[in-house]
Amino acid sequence: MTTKVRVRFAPSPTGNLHIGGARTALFNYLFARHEKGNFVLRIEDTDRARSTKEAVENILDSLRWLGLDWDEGPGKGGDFGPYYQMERLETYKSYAHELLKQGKAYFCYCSPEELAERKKEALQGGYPPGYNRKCRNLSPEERAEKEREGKEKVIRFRTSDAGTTEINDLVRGKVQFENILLEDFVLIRSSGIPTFIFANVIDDNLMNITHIIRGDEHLSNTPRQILLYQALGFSLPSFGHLSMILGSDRKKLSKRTGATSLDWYRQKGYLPQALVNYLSLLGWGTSESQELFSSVEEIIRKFSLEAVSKNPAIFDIQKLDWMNGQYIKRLGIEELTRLVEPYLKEKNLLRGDEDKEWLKKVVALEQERIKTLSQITEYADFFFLSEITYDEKAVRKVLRKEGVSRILIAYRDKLKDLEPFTVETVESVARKIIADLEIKGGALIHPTRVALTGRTVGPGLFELMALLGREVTIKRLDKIINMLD
RNA sequence: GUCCCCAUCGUCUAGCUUGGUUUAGGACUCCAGAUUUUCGAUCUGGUAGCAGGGGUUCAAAUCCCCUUGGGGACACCA
Repeated sequence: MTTKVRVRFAPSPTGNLHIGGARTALFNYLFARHEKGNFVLRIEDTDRARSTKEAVENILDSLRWLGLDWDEGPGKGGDFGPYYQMERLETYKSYAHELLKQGKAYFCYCSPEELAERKKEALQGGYPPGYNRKCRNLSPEERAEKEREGKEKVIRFRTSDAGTTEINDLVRGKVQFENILLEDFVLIRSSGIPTFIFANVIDDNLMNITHIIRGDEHLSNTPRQILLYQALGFSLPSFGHLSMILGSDRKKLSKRTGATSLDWYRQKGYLPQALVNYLSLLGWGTSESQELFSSVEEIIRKFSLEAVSKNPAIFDIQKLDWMNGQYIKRLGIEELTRLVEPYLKEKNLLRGDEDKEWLKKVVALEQERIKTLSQITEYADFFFLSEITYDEKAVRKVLRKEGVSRILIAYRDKLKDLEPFTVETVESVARKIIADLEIKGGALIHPTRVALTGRTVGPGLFELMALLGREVTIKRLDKIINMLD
């Protein structure tokens, strides 16, 4: 019998959830669900200077939006809580004192200023900048002296000079580190709050985490943590380090090279399903290079850590756009309409008393055109505005041409008493005029579109006219006809 | 500077584990054509890649080494 898989996502609430964090969370989630295990959420809020309540809320909210529901953690509870590290301080302390007692850790009285100074000198002198173990072998007298002076102290781990530490990484394979390169790192700060490297190990052990799936930036922390597992007598979990997501400049994703915050994508109107689909393909793929999945369930079914690739991936928003467009097309018109409404309201395009059926038809006309939900406001604004704006170039090239006025007048006159006013009837009237005047279809269609929408691009003219209705259609045609006189 | 990781079209990737079945496959983007009343969508086609150099082997994108390039880590941040 095998033990149940337990994985965790352990964000530090120092900012909103970003793309990289979301990808890490997603892979943990996919792995947990695939293995029928548990997905734990733990908040690592030990950085008191930068952690905020807002960031916690943002992270929880973003994960929910993506549909990455956790089995244990904030808002959920669980048998291994608390799930905020600041509520677990006593636990860390007792383990630290245990290490102290066993001589595997020691008090260090060096001040941050001294340390910084020494590091500067080291760098200038060209030798390793790590901690020089000054307090490692303080005599009881020396220690008593420092204590009397009331010096602040941290607890440091006593690293070994000998041997190598080997990681058998789930995605990278064997990785080795020389122990001598590891400095005596801090376990407990002078404030009594543990550092990430320590709290992380304690919690993962206490929470029975079986697989640690995290970003590549933690690979070099792993040997230190393995040493801790050994010192504490904990059994080792499996590690899997995911390659990073880079910006188009091949550097760590930053605001300069693209949006990093999940909020941005949410506001733009990317669908969570599309984002999940896209993110899952950043560093993972099926042997068929499948692009689109029918559901998260399908991704879960096909997901495996063995298929996770080692090389970093560059975030390509163009592909995301395409994918989001695909997901928008899959949506039922009822749901798309519901999703798009907030965007229209925000731009004051929608008052709220519009006919629901009419609105759905408007949305349907734009469904295959929009790549993000927010684009509805740029593409369909003329349906809602009482005064539309005209694209200058369109007016110049399409409207201000010989004979346009005559054609528009002819069309308007036929439309005035047309009954009923439908896609079919407005088109057949148009076709008749085109035949009578012996002109090309475009000669009527293009100027009419500019007159009605202010633009040269948009949905099919007759569909759009039927939705605009006779009154608005005639009004807008009149306006242009008068202008052309 | 030290340590670690990575390396197939511009991008995401399949192929690499178990060398020959590969004229290196798919997708996004881009270009062309078809369709259409425009844009889009759709369909068809196209451009474009094994970083370089050494080995090993009858045979290397696939195995080994070096170089180069990129990334990450070296905090009382995570």
